[in-house]
Amino acid sequence: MADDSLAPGELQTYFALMEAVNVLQHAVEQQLRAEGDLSSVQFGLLARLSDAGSLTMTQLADGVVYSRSGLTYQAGLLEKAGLVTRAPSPDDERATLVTITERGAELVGRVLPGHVEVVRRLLFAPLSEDDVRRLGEIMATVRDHMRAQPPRSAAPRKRRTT
Amino acid sequence: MADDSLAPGELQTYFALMEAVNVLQHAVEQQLRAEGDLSSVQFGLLARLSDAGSLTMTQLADGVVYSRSGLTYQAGLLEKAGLVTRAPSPDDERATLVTITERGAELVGRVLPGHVEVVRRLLFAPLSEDDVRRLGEIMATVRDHMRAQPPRSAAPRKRRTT
DNA sequence: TATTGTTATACTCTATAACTATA
DNA sequence: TATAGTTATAGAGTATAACAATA
Repeated sequence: MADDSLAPGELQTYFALMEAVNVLQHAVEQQLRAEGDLSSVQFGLLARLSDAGSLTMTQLADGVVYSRSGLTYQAGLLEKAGLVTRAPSPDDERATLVTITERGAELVGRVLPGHVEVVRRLLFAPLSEDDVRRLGEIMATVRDHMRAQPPRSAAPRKRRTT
Repeated sequence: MADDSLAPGELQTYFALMEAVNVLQHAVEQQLRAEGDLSSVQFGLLARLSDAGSLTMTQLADGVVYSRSGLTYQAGLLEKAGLVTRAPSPDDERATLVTITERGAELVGRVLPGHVEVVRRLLFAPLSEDDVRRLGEIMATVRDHMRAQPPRSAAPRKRRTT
């Protein structure tokens, strides 16, 4: 069919989604900058390291739509700030193992409550429990679908042309 | 109560939402750049002008979380590209009236189908009609709530301290 | 040869503050 | 005096391409 228009409901849904998320992202950015002097990208990296302890650059790049050099830049900033360390991986000398420091973990802990407060105030406050559940189901579906999509842009990683 | 943690469901919902939207935004950015040499911000401005014909800078700034200078910069780029014109408003000589050109409108028309295709393929493809409807309702609720919130960051516009 | 990551570089974008002009 | 917009400037972030080192 290759219908090239969205149904009216889809259009409204798309616009509402994008506007709401943009506002939320902006508010979050403000809060992270004010309370932790972090960008949301930096916070995202720290948060993932906070869970994992250590990750290689490649692992860290997964799930973030980044160029490798951009990630190197951000990791450099975090290292300079004493929030992470970088060292060659024992398993694979090519790989750089990024590890969160105590100070980094502490910063995440310090910034997280305010972050959560912003998200709750802006995103969840007007929603019922059922709304939240449903929204979660829907967005998980979308996210999984997107993960399964062949990324048309990002440099194909680990692509065996055989 | 000022509970400073999100319910587990809320956290998952938040992460799924942000990841999905980030991927979508990235894909949209690629498409717009490839097919129209536009950023999503520029496309957003053109799209709104496409509906309205003309808007003042202030009107154009509403709904976009921008500094005025950032908007001036973008409007300058669009004007340089021949997609909009700028002229003093007849109503209020202080105001700049931004008007989309024929070429601008044509560009929007040319880029829109691809834009829509990306959104449908990534966002709507895995959703049922009911999902879309519900998502639209939820996000409209959130958006309206956010609009009603006092913007803690953006310079208060038209603020009478009286 | 393929993969991991860094560096050099150029460019886009955004914000702040100072400024001009009109209401 | 307040509002609309622009300009100058500086800083953050991102991508591309060339490069070094390891597998």
